[in-house]
Amino acid sequence: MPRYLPVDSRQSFPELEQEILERWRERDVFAESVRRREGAEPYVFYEGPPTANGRPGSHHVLSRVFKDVFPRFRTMRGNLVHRKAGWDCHGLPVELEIEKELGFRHKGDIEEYGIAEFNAKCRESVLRYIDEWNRLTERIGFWIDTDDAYFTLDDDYVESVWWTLKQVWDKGLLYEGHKVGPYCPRCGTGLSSHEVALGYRDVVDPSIYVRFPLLDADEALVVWTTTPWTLPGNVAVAVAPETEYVRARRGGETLVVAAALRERALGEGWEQVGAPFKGAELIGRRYRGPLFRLDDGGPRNAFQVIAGDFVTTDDGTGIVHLAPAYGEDDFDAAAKAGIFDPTAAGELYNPVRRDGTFDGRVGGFEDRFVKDPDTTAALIADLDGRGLLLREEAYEHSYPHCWRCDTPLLYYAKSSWYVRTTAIKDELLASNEAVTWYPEHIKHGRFGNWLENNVDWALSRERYWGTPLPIWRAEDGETICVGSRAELRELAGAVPDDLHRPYVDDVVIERDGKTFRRVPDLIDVWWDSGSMPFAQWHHPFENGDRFAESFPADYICEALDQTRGWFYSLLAISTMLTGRASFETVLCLGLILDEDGQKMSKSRGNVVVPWDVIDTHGADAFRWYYFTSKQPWDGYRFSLDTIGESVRQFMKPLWNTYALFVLYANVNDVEPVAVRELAAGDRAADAGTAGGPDAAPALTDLDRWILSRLQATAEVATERLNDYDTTSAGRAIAAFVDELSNWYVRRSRRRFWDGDPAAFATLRECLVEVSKLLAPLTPFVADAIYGNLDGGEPSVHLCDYPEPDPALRDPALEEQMAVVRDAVELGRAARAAAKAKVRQPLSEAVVVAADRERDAIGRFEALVLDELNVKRVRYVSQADELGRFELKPNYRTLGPRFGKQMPQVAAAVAALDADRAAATLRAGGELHVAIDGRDHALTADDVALALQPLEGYEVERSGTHAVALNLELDDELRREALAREVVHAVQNARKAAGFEVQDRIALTLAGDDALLDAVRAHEAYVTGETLATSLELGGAGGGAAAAEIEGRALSIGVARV
RNA sequence: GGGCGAUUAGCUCAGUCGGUUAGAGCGCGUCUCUGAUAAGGACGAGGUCCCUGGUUCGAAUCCAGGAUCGCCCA
Repeated sequence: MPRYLPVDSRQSFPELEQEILERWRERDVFAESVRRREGAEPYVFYEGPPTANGRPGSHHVLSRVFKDVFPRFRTMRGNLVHRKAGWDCHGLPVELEIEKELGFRHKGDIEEYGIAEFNAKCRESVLRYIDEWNRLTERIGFWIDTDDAYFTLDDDYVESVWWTLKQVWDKGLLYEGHKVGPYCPRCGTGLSSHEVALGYRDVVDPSIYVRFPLLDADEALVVWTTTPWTLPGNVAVAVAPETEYVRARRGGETLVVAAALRERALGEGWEQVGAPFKGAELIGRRYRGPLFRLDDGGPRNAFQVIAGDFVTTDDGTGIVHLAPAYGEDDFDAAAKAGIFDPTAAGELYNPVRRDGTFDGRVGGFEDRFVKDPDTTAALIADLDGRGLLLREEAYEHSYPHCWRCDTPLLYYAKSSWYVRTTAIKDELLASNEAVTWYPEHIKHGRFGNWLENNVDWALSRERYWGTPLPIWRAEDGETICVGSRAELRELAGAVPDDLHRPYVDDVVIERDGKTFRRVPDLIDVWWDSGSMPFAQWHHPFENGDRFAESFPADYICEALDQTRGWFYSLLAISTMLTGRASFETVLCLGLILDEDGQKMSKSRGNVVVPWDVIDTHGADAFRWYYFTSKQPWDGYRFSLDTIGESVRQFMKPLWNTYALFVLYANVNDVEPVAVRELAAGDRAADAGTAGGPDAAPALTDLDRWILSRLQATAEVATERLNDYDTTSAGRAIAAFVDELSNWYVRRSRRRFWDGDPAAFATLRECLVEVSKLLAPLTPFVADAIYGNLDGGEPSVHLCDYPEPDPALRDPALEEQMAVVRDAVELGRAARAAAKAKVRQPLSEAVVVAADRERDAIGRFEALVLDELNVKRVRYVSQADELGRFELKPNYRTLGPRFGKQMPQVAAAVAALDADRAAATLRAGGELHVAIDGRDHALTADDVALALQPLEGYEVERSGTHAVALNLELDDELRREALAREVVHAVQNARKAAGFEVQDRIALTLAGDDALLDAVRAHEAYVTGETLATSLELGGAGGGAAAAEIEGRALSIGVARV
């Protein structure tokens, strides 16, 4: 039985992940990881509930893996992290989906169909894809408790939401207002500003300049609008009182516009007449209205010029058409000017129905949808026919559309319920101050600005499927807000089994001889999800302790588009209820784009389906890509191929390193030894208290080096993950894996062949610790490696995150190894430049190095000799024979010291004798330069020595050191090279014969005499390298492989023994 | 129109406190190593650090203006 489960170096990661998932299920690892932290300091995560009535996409994978990684990390760091799942079940999208299925076109269809039946269908549909969501959640390793999820449609949840509203009501922050707001005529409901934010699109609308003829003179005001449909609702125009206006004449016509806009608004050919005058002079003048044929004669008391502080000369004409039913400014200004009474019913002139069509008053336009392009064109033609149209242009601007049904929104006056968030603006800002944002700029940028410009939260929705607004109203207008089922029972005597419409609509409250009926509106779904800190626990009706220990959240994470959505609703609600934010740290993720930087969308057909990624590359690769490819808030551009790179670049080398360990540990049957025992043994040996023939195998400097690097990596990873930075943490781990694979293992291969216990202990330690470091990031591969190499716990996810061990840390050694690697690279570069193959041994490498560097190379001389395949290293401190030094000032140290004198310092340094200066510095002396008559001392840190190679030498240099190779060959070196070539050829033959790496062979060689001579001279080497137990020269028989080495023929016979 | 962010090699991204020779990976070309590797290594080609000004001894980095892109708001 092998000690470790054999590892396939071509392992399919998706298959591996399935095995690991199975293991997690069997061993109940997620639950166990939480259970083991019972009683520990909680780390609180809130799940922002997704809606399960659509399939999950790659962007959901993004947020879900970032929601996963930090709770995993904190669990390994010792925290108790409960992870309660949640589902957003209400809202317009759900209704729209059902409307589409039933083929409905208008809201009215729903009432005809029956609200109960309609809502029943909504209820069925909201969890339509929950199985796929749960499957994906598990498959990507997102550990969240889906068995204990909250659902916003549950009556308990609804009751808590009612409670939150009642708190707001009690504070006097809930009110009914008659306001102009964004309104979707198709859905028949208003939208909150954060919903509006979701639907801006660039569109081309007509932009028209219209004459408003004045009654008291033969001149006309010019008004600009991009919404011709609002003109029938015109009641007044506004001007800026302090702005200058002018009259302009062309032909027999006189027009009035703002002076600054005359040319832009009117174009060529208009001559100014008379002096400019203030807008105030226009106020009170009357113009001829209405602009269209209105069967009721149009609004009364209308068609005059009033003042508007919102009027600017940025665009248009400086004269603004006012339709109070369709514009907030219009509404306020006209009301203030006394044109209508906003509190009196029926005073507001509004000839547009709630479904967005003109009513019978607008002659010739009845029943036409106001934003229909044909209607617009007809309206313009109508104006033109009556001589009112001055100019028409196309105007491209960003216009809001309904975020679900894509209907252009109207700004439309109606009554709805608001939360007076403007009254608590300062509290909102203070709450935000206490939140840590990633990226930081959101805090005072996008989100902070949004809070600064806060408007009251439009809360009510005239819809069917959602949390009912718990407000009952009597005929005389008195209202009651209900905050619980108990309260409702007390007031109404009964509570329906289902708190949704239509059942709750039937609940009638009789009090003080009055009958109260429920205001039929729903509340904004964002209020639902923003109430989750309370409602997920049915607070305050039960679970008091669960709520207490999980408020506020330490961490939440959603995409950037939630700044106005969930981030705001969470902050606003909890600030109103508790005076503080319900989350302390928030990570905002960017958008996902396709390879070409286009937004992924079904209509474009460029969506990367998460299952494709997972089936092709695996969940770890997907996660790794998201975590490390860039800062997550910058957004991602990706495709299947992009994620494949994660596998090739990181997962494969890691896996190969692991596979190598297992292969040779099994071949040599190496017993696992804790590396710390060896390190302790070393230290005892250094102190002279241990030793002797039974002493534990000693760690080499190379072992100590990689162990030190491991500690450094653990330190960085912990520090970066503490700071919610997977990018740097992951890159640090990747850099370590690269050092492990491409330096430590490569340099230690022979020790693995030979079964050196110290090497195995070191590599095993590195792999096991790396698996722990990686566990939160790539939980599958991490557990696979841990399980096979250690398995002390049922899963790596039950381990503690590695603590760096200062006893294993040796920064000086790390520095020395950096020098050594640098020197080796220089040597290799020199070889490449000389076209001297690595298999050709050379007699000597000449190294130019300062003392510190020479010590480093000396410590690892055997390594350097082997890596460069040279017989010896010779050091020269003078560069004379390889090149000459050049002296450069170190601006970083000298700049702050000399400031403006820097150019003089640079010149003075350049003028020094470089070789002598180099010698002086090496001897510990100082250099002196005179600047402006004063003497200044420069130390070794103040200048950089650069080596300029002389021509004709094969020298590679880097900063102060350089490596040159002696390329002279003698017969012995040539023979050795041939022996190496033979070994190389035999290895290929072994491989071709399909032998296992540990198979012993009988080797037969025949062919060119020079080759056989070389083999004879290096027989032990050749047989050792090729695991040959016997060697026969000259008699190669049938079945032998033929090879050619430097033009010489060799026939190779290999046979397993 | 306003706010926020971005712009560095063909592509994807680093670039610390402003420091003079701007890096990595992928891709491309040449070579090479292999007793783990469809891997690895070396070398090379490839840069107007978006533009223009300014501050500074010194700017990819700081400031101002502009351009383009994205998101948000109006």
